[in-house]
Amino acid sequence: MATSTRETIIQLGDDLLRKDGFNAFSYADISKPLGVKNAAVHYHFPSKQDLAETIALWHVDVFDRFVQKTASKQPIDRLRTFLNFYHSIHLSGKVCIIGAFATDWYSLNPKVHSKVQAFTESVVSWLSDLVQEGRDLGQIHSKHNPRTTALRIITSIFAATQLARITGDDDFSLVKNSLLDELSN
Amino acid sequence: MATSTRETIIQLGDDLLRKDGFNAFSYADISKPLGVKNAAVHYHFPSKQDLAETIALWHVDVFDRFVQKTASKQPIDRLRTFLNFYHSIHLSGKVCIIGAFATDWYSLNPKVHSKVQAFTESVVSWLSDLVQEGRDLGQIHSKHNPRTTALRIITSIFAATQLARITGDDDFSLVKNSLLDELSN
DNA sequence: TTGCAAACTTATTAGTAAATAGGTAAATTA
DNA sequence: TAATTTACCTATTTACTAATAAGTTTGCAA
Repeated sequence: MATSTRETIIQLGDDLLRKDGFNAFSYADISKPLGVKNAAVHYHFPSKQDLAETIALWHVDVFDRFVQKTASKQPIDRLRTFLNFYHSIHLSGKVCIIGAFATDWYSLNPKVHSKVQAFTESVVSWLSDLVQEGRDLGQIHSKHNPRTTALRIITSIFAATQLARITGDDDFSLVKNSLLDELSN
Repeated sequence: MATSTRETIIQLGDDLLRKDGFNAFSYADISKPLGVKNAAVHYHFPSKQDLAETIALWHVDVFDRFVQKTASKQPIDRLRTFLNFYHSIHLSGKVCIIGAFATDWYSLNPKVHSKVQAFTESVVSWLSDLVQEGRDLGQIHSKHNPRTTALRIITSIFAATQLARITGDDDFSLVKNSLLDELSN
């Protein structure tokens, strides 16, 4: 279970990116808690863009594992697990990685963009399939086409992690519960 | 119609804040296009936090005017106008100010926080009233309580301005149209 | 045992950041 | 007309930024 320096950098970078934003943290914010020098971080990730790119790829991996782990669940339970995952993001003081990357979009280079796009598309596509499947099984209710419903779910829940910073925890729960309430049959 | 330096700074600051983020722009990004020196911006806004605070207050004013201008419209038409306003935000390459402030939340001081909180609460409250009124008049359909519906509208549409940067314009329209479709009776 | 690559450290560079002190010219007010 | 305020500019400070070059230690492989 020994975590490598490289892995720790990625996780610290991800935390900082989602708590403070890409331009709000420096290599020093990573090297200090890690107990290494600034240059050590540059050894693993020569540029900050390289780090951002790796963080995006790391999220692809994490999401892939999430998909596999929940594959055997019923659609409505997969949705519940997905929303609970966002609840834990909110409780940890972070925001969804998609929103974090989106608001810092013009600070990131094309290589990062394409990784973020691939990740986002895989999430939306997974949600679309979930909606389609859930509707076929009579578990999920939705007027719109699956992608639209998927977009409505992801936008509501990821914006909720942002909005709740301003208006408080209760509003996150209101959004989360209303999504489940509305989509459940 | 002569726009003062101070007003131009606020508008440039707002553009930069919503395009690039609070930590991605500098006083030079404002002073250069304005044709003044860096210190001139500091004259009007001694610190960057002061500028952020004024931008938040400026949005309160803009929204107040929006509320007054649309007060005589039917609830469903007010909603349509509100969503069209977000469409223009999206088309101009910016994101909603609420999301911009939220993702940069920990870079901002308590004075900015309270202004942003007041602004956000006024928007949510205006939307809640709109939903309530629209439901009473049979124009708007919604299962949830008015605040929850308001939260679902605002989260979906402001996240759409962010998500569409990643996945493209079409997804913004899908979210916008589905909101109108779903809420209209 | 030598060679080499991985994983660092030390030291430095060039650039940019916000912020301030002090000065000036023009407009406003007493 | 004298005093003051507004709206700047010049110049500088302090601090931090990402990034790199060059040297060191450690462990593994031939």
